[in-house]
Amino acid sequence: MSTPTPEAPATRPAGPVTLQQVAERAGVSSATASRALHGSNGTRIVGEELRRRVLDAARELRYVSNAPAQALARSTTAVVGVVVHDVADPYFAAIAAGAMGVAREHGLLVMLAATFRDPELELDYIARLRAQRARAIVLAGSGFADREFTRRLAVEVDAYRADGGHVVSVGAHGIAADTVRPGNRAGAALAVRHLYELGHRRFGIVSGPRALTTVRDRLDGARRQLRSLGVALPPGQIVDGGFTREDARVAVRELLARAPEVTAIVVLNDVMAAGVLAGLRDDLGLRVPERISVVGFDDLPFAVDLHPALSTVRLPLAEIGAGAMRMILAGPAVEPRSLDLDAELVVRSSSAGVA
Amino acid sequence: MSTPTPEAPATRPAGPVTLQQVAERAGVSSATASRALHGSNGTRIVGEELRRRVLDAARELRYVSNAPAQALARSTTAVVGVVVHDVADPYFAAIAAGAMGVAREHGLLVMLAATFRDPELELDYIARLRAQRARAIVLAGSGFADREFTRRLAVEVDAYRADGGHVVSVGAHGIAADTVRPGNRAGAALAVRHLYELGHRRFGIVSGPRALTTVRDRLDGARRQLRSLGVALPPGQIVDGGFTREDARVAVRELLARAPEVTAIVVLNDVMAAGVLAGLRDDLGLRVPERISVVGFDDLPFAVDLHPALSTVRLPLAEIGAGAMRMILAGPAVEPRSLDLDAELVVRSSSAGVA
DNA sequence: CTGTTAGCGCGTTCAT
DNA sequence: ATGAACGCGCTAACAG
Repeated sequence: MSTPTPEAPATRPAGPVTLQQVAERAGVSSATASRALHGSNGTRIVGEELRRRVLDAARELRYVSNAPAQALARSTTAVVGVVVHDVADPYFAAIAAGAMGVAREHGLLVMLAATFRDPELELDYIARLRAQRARAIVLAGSGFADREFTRRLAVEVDAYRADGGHVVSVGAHGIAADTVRPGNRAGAALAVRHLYELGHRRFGIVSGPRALTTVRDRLDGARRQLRSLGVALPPGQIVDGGFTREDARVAVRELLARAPEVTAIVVLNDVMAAGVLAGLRDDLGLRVPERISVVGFDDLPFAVDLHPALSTVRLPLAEIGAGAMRMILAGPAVEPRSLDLDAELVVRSSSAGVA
Repeated sequence: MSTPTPEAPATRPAGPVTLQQVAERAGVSSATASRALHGSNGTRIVGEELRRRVLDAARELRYVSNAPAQALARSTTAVVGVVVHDVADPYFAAIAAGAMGVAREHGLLVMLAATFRDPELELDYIARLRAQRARAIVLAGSGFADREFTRRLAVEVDAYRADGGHVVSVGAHGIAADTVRPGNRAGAALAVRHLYELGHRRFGIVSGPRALTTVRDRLDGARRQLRSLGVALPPGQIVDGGFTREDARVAVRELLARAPEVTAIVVLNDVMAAGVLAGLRDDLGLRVPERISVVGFDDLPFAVDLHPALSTVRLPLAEIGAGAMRMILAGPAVEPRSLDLDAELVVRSSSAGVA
């Protein structure tokens, strides 16, 4: 016999409904209700009849379990922390999106923390994520090449690990941990070689804050390649673009003022490359690629729409985030693992043979 | 007398340190330890001496409180949920960043959920955030103009509210709630008027999925303005750009095929505008703005770097996110409040007088 | 298969 | 000012 009139809407008690209330409504013990709703491993099977009653009661009461209470009882949660510098930066947005996609597939909730490049904040967030009993933390922001900071980071991370947490870092952070390694060095080398093969011999580099390991790696990759190619790179031809479009726009003027003979510029990320292109075109009136070639880094979505379309080094950003999340799911290993994600050169219109 | 040898590193017990262990080490009761560490309102004062001992013990043990346990005891948390369609989309990234900035200032942690435009997922995330006892939820994704969905959303939101949750929506979601209202209608009208004043009379619109309320609002704003200006807009001159660069690129070809006389195109967001510009330039060989003018929407960071620089309608994205978060902090009100954030026209090089 | 009984770690009365 | 005791909601033994 079907139920013509749906069960009384069950005037919900004020405040959150508890398992206990669901159990009462179903006429069973809270233990049974718990088993029916979450069917834990060992003691799972609940009689067909009771199970149905519990499920019905839960639905009628619009019950959702109290996650904090579950966390306390099970001493584990379904949340993972993802720490980035800034979500508004498309580089981090892409990584975060990749991580969140995988997290969703596995029922994990993500707490996203933005440090705005403040090391203190990074430390603070790790502690808070630890307090939240986040199952794992993805350190997606660039590492800082600062001895003292690295030491403190290690302390914080160790404490988190001692509590059973799992940390995965994107790029080197100076700590032993599972790591997703973007091909920063090799990528920069790719950019240099590309320009070299086009005939360029006078290079300039628009860099970012040297304190960031990402910057150091890219810079290092470019330098090594240049050296092995026998091309000189005077210190004056490396300028700091501050990792922002505006600073880079100014920086490129400085670069050209110091070394007007430069015909090729490697910019350490696409955001700065946009500024460099603007500076070259609108401030300096130098044509790209006729007078000067430019190669960026990251291949952010807008790179293809820059003017001219930006030749750049592509990094599988979403895959980096997804890979980090998968390492989390794989559980911690005895030996720190690492996943290398290679960079790839994307040639568009901002690079061409030297005149 | 300073302590030459730092206190014994206090071999930490395995697993997370508890308040109890801190208390023992300090030789006090857990109640005192709790008070010393969190100094709750009423019963706050703890003797100077004991307070110091507790703080020291906590530091030595690297204690951090168990947030889930605190949540259970206090029945409140410091986490807020933010639901967006996709973090990788710069529009949402900007809103999320704005919200996160304010959250940080107030010690709130944010759980970010991406629905990838799947209504079911949105419902699901609300339930999970409710289970997490998130203090508030910001519905930042666009609403869906679907009766049945809206009903289910209301049910979910009501349940969350019944549990004491606070929801703030960005744009209309068909539910009564505190709302941050971006000037979508007025913004679209601004774009139209701008083009009209430049002499354009034959308009085309590259729209997005009509199911999204954001799209509907913008479209509606443009249409109304056109009508009040006495300009006709045949249905065929509105094409769906799918909210992506690629789809929009194809869509603009379709538009021009159907209505070659069009001289002005309003694109409902900047991502699509990038595709439109590419399509016009590379596929159709039509010069912008000489042959045809284009105005976008949102003023995403890359708009200025498009070719030509995109005239667009600026929305204070970060402010939208920040505003939503502030409404949360202000606590729930009896009457739903709303915050209007106006759009502003930004004229650059993609729009000009009709030939 | 189901109910009873203990905690999980913390905040909070209520005494002292 | 401090401690003892209880409860938050749920899971996990342990019986039966």
